[in-house]
Amino acid sequence: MKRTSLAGDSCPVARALDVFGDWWSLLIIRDASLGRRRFGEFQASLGLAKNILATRLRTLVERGILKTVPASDGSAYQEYVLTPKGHGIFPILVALRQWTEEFDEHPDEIATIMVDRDKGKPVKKLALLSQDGRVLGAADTTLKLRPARKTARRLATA
Amino acid sequence: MKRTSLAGDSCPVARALDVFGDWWSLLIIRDASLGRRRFGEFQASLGLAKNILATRLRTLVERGILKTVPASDGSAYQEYVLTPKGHGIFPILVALRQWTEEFDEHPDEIATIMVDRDKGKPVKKLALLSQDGRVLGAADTTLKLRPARKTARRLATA
DNA sequence: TTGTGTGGTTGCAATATTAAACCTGATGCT
DNA sequence: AGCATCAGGTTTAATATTGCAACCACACAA
Repeated sequence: MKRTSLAGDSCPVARALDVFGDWWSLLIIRDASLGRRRFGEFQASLGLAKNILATRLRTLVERGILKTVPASDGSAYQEYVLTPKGHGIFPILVALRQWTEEFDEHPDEIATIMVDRDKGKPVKKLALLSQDGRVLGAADTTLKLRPARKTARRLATA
Repeated sequence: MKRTSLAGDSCPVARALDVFGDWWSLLIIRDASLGRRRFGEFQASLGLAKNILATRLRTLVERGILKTVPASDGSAYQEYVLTPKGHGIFPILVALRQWTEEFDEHPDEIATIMVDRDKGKPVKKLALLSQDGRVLGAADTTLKLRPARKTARRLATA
């Protein structure tokens, strides 16, 4: 009766959710992408129980989203920072943010807007483009079976 | 000791997760965006317990992501379809998919690729652009406090 | 060396998830 | 119409996860 795992699922959406799709992980990742690094920072910012935070940090490290590094202030403690795999989650955070900005019933309760660092102007909405540059909506896309990977010819003829 | 709610949070990421951030909701939304509409279709596709599916469908309807409509085949049953607010989740699904495509350890287990319906070619990666058209990464962005909403002048002078 | 802050672990109560049995109304068959 | 079956749930009971608080160990500061 364990929580059902999505790890073996063939759907890439499910596979992503299996890695960080629980109630707290994405918020930890959000905090990490805002520069928070220490256990106590996460705990104070998120207000979650310490045991939960401990297990979440552990599994995020196991799964290659975060890694531990020696503390930047020279103390003997450790800090948690995003790996490249973790930084890759950024577009997902942006998409979540933009959905709330567009559809939330109380947009006045949103505290922040995302701006580009250079000009300080709000960023544009994430755009899905076709290879020839058209903007695509959900209805303009389909799923195709992934073409089979090339098998090693070398073995076939050996 | 309830599961802590994120509904009142000022972070738009947290607010989105409060609406569909649990273990099953996004998968239900994914299925809905693939055209599944019936209780039985969702249950067969996701393999989750029927009581869980029932509660998830109920809260997704409450929250304006799905709505119930009379069955398309003329039977007396009802079907669940995405509202505009639900369709707006599409970019999040794309972002999750693309993260798996880029970072998953076993990309050969991914069954499908997203293509544009017209040409059948794979879509491009979601791009975050500044207002002057530069492609932005996480490091090129910051958060700014949302400017206060204009208050009604009418009342101030009345 | 005594105290305090950081980063956890442990134990317990409350809640959520799960599977399976059960129920109800709609549909189909004859 | 009468009966079986199916779709769409609800209920029940076992198990797992969450949340809180108490505890603990080590680092660091005085």
